[in-house]
Amino acid sequence: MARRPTTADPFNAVAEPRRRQILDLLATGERSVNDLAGLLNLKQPQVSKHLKVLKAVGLVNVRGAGRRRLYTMNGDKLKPIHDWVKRFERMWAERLDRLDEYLKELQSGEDPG
Amino acid sequence: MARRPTTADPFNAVAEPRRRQILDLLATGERSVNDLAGLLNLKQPQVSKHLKVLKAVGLVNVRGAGRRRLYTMNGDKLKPIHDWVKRFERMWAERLDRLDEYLKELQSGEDPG
DNA sequence: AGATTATATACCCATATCGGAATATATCAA
DNA sequence: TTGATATATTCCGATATGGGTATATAATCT
Repeated sequence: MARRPTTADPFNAVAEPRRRQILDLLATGERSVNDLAGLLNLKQPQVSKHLKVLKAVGLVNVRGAGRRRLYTMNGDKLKPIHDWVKRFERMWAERLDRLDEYLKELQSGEDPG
Repeated sequence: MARRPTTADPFNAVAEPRRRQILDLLATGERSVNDLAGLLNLKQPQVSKHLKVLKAVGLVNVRGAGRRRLYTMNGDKLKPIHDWVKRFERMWAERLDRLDEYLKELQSGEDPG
């Protein structure tokens, strides 16, 4: 067998950074394909293809508007990822009081609070 | 270019269901390779290979113990995933009061509370 | 040293990927 | 209809994957 297709589930679809960027933009509202291509400095065919993957796993919806197609985000499909990751939340929350972790936070410039 | 390697980042490493299962088990404590293989009905080489990927992205640590190698989980590396997904949390939380979403919850047998 | 156990690595193969480039489809305008 | 714009699809090529199987390495025991 080979690697699981990107269209298998949101986990695989979202593993591609470009697609996360697209979702980041769609989270703010409806966007057309060329709109996204311009904002992300991508070529139109690649954007169409990424959107096709996102559509396949239900992460986006489309609406025809004249000769354009406006995409919106469907965040619900991210919930399984959230649920899975959340179970490990304590693994980085509980250790904030440990000195080594604290120092790491300081070094990386993050807010330890 | 081809698809981003599984070792590129935790997003890609965790897109594989087997690796999520391995992390689920390691979250409960240290495990040896054969231990994991037995619990997941996988062959030893596949487990070693999955662990290699998880190690490459820092999601697990190893400790030699005699002729065995005990793996532990390092949850910190999941934080970027958590942070990214959490930004969309309102997209499924805010809509719980909408009728269609509510019905979906009921149909899927989930707790709408 | 030789035997046994635990784990890692190497090799093969079918499959999917992502970007690039070209082309097809669709919608509108004149 | 012809032309322009917006999007989707097709073909290509380099690359990595994950399972299977066999083999190599490592540590322990007698």
